[in-house]
Amino acid sequence: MPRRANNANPGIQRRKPLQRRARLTVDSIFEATAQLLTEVGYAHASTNRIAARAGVSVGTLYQYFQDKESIVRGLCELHVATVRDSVAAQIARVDETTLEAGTRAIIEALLRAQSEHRAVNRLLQEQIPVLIGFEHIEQIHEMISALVREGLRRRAEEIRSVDLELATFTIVHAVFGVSAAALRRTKPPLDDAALCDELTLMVVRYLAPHH
Amino acid sequence: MPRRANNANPGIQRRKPLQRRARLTVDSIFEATAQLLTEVGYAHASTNRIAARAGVSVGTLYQYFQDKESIVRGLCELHVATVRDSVAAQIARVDETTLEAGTRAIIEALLRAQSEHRAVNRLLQEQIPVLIGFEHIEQIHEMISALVREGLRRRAEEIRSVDLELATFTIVHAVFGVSAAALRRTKPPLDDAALCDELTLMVVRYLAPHH
DNA sequence: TCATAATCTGAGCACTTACTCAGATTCTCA
DNA sequence: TGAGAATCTGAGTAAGTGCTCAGATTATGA
Repeated sequence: MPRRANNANPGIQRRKPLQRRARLTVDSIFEATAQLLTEVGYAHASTNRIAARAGVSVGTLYQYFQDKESIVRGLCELHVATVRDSVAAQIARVDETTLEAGTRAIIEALLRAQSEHRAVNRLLQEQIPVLIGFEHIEQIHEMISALVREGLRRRAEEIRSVDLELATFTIVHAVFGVSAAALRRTKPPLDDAALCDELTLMVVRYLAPHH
Repeated sequence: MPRRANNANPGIQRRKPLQRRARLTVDSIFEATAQLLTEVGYAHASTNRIAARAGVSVGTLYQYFQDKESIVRGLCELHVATVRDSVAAQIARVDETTLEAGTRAIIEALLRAQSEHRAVNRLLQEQIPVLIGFEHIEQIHEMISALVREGLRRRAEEIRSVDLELATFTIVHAVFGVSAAALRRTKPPLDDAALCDELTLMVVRYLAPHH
């Protein structure tokens, strides 16, 4: 993994794509990167190969990206943002009349966002941790946690008394854990609707007051 | 990432450590690998560096391992086995008098095994997916799933009627999701005992019969 | 004791990779 | 239309990597 002047001179700012031609180039680089990452993994996805697959020359690639890692980082950021926005948009359209409806809405939005971009999501679930750490994914966790925390606070009287932080953590990561596992499952696939029902039930019951 | 004769001749079987000296060598290689993976990541953990850190020569390293990847694979297998056995042993000692007791026992075992080897577990949670796929971790999932599935079947009359496969999946990955998230959490750490209580409550309520 | 097996050494090779740069091509807009 | 800006090209290079091999060192057991 040879580095050179680039490392010695890290401040150098790369070109921003202005014309449509350039934006297409950047898109195709991302596309090629995603493909190669799934096909051969990070180590074997060399910049030359990425450029070739994208149908551009290496030089072009390095006009838009500092180095190999920043290509992948860019891809991750792009996709995390997509999922984040998609979930946020879907949730915004729901009026949460009951606890169950609100819970279901969030879970549904999450599952849908996951399976809409199944391939890339799967890829990133594998690659993100090593390449750029968990921070980016945790953006999404954090966004949903805020939502859940607020919901719990607002409905404090409908539910059992809980440690807000602990309950939020448990709920969010239980749901994410199941949804992520569903994503990487290879065996007979699970029905998203059924999964949504189970998760909703689980959360609602978890929060139900003692009887 | 240059390969040579090794690739052309993949059948070559490496030496097995027989004397104590050799076993120590292998141990120190694993130890060095774990250290470097956390410090600099897979890409920058070169075999030369691993050997140097382990205090042995590269040649020695290649007497026990086919190639770089198999070092990491070895490390993973070793650790997955450790956790698996640790969980299995703890569970074996528990007699599950009630559903709740059984549930708590499994969750407790899992959380304990996680935090006993916090550093390595964290490391592997990051590195395993890319390096060797999820299969190894899923060994553990599968083991616990079998346990849970059997438990559900045996106690079918105490709980609501469920799709066995779906319920098992939901329970196992909800719990694993939370426990994995706890492992990588950097902010104020969560109390394992409290987490165990929450998860147990969640699972038990999820399974409770309708009322 | 000493032959044989196990283990270790590390300079060095073959190969790949990330990245650059000088110049060609295409676009923009006055 | 044409000058300057944006974009693209791709052979070339330094550096690092995985891995080998011929031989030195240490352990074993008869």
